[in-house]
Amino acid sequence: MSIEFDNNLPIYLQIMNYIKRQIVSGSLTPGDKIPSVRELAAELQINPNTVQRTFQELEREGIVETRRGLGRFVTSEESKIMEIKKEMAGELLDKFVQGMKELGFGKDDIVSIVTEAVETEFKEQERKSFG
Amino acid sequence: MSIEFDNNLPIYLQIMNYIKRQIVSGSLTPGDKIPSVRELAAELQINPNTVQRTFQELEREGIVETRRGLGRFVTSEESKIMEIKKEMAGELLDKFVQGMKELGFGKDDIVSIVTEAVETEFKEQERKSFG
Amino acid sequence: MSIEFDNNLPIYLQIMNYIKRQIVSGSLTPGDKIPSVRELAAELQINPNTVQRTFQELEREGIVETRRGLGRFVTSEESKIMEIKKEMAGELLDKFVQGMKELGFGKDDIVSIVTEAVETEFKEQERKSFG
Amino acid sequence: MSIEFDNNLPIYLQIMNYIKRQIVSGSLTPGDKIPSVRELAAELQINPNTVQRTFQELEREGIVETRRGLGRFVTSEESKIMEIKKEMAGELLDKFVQGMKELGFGKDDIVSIVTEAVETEFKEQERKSFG
DNA sequence: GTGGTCTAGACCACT
DNA sequence: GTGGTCTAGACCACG
Repeated sequence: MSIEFDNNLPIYLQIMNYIKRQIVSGSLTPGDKIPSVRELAAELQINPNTVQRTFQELEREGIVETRRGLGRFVTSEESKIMEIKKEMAGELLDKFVQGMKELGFGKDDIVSIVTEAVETEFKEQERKSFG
Repeated sequence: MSIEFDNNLPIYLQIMNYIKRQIVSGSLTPGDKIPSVRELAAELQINPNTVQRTFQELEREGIVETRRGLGRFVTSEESKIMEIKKEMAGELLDKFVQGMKELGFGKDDIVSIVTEAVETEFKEQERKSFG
Repeated sequence: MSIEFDNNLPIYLQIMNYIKRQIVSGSLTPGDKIPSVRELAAELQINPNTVQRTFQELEREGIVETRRGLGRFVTSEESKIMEIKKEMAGELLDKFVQGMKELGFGKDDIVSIVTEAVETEFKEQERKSFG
Repeated sequence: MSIEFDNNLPIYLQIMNYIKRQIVSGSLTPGDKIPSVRELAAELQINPNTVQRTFQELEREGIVETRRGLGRFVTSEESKIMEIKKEMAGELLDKFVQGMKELGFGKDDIVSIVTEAVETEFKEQERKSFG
């Protein structure tokens, strides 16, 4: 696990997003233990308090659970995970479509732009996997 | 002109985006005069310093020009505007496609999701224009 | 015996309260044997150390007694039990009345609120016992 | 403003409750400015981070609002405040009635106990105000 | 001036 | 070992 931090966004949010993506995309599955505060802090070379905050927020969103003395675990409610996934996708979608509309792009423009973009995006991906 | 401010983003950035969108979408055309710092500050009920900063940034990006004693104007270079438009669209697109990929969505998922979204988004729009 | 654990309160305290309530309400009577550490730990699926701590505290409060080789038993001093009951009730009462006062409720408000609450609370109870 | 801290509860929670009580009971009214982080920290002789946390939580509950660069203010939504008041009262009530029931007290016991308690509690209050 | 974030390091309760 | 809280002090962006 390693993250390239972007200076414009708080670290704790970047880690949150990273973990949420891992859960939502299936890299972490329900019931999995996540690293302890101290472990992750050491690994990412950041302060334990920052990791602590990350985890607290994730817990507040109901995506991880604490078992006292044992550590933290990905929630076992699959439905919660699907909910988060939909929420995250919906946010991305909204921001994109709204934004493009405000820039003056029409219905068909948007679809064709995206179609082209995913084509090249996922082609690169394939090339990478053969590398 | 009125903006609902989102507390998570600096106000000056929100105004910048608002003005850039107006220019890019054609509501403000090259050579148009934009409001003075005092005017805009009064209208939006915010600190003149904040408006000042907005304009400084817009100037730095080459989108508005100051003519001493006359006020500030939208740049008359059409090419600059097209450049901004592409840049803004590219950012939106990247963030969206990257994000969806990270959530585990595939090429076809993304295209179909967008297709559906624009369909409903622009349908609502039409209904509104008839209101 | 099963307890839904609340993550905000130490488990050992929750078990303590559970047992104290059983004693005070008469489900466990003076002289009754209580489960062994191992038994209770297995039943509640928790760490034996935690149960051990529970019992130590109960002993410290004089509510249970250890008879070497025989196990642990509810104290046979009835007066002790009455004392505990009064103490627990007093705590509940104080916290409630103080709290309501601090929220700005008056004397009569509090009485009528409680009257209504017990009415519905015990009505539900009756319905349940007929189920 | 001064609070006697109880060592068993986190400081930030105690301050939260204190402020919530002030709002709910009308000592702080909608739109009022609350002290800045640094001010309150100095006044209560605690670390600014602890105050910061308090305010963040209050904000999350929607009971205070931040206006960037200006400070924090009690929410102007009266309904939100009523909601909080009901929630806090409901919690107190539930904990009390449930607790008393579990101790084996009946409907009428509870009502008469409360009646007596408020009588003495508010009599003391009166005596104090004449002091 | 305001709040937001982060580091460094400490102590505590719980399992 | 685990997480939860707190202090001390710093830097930054914002208005």
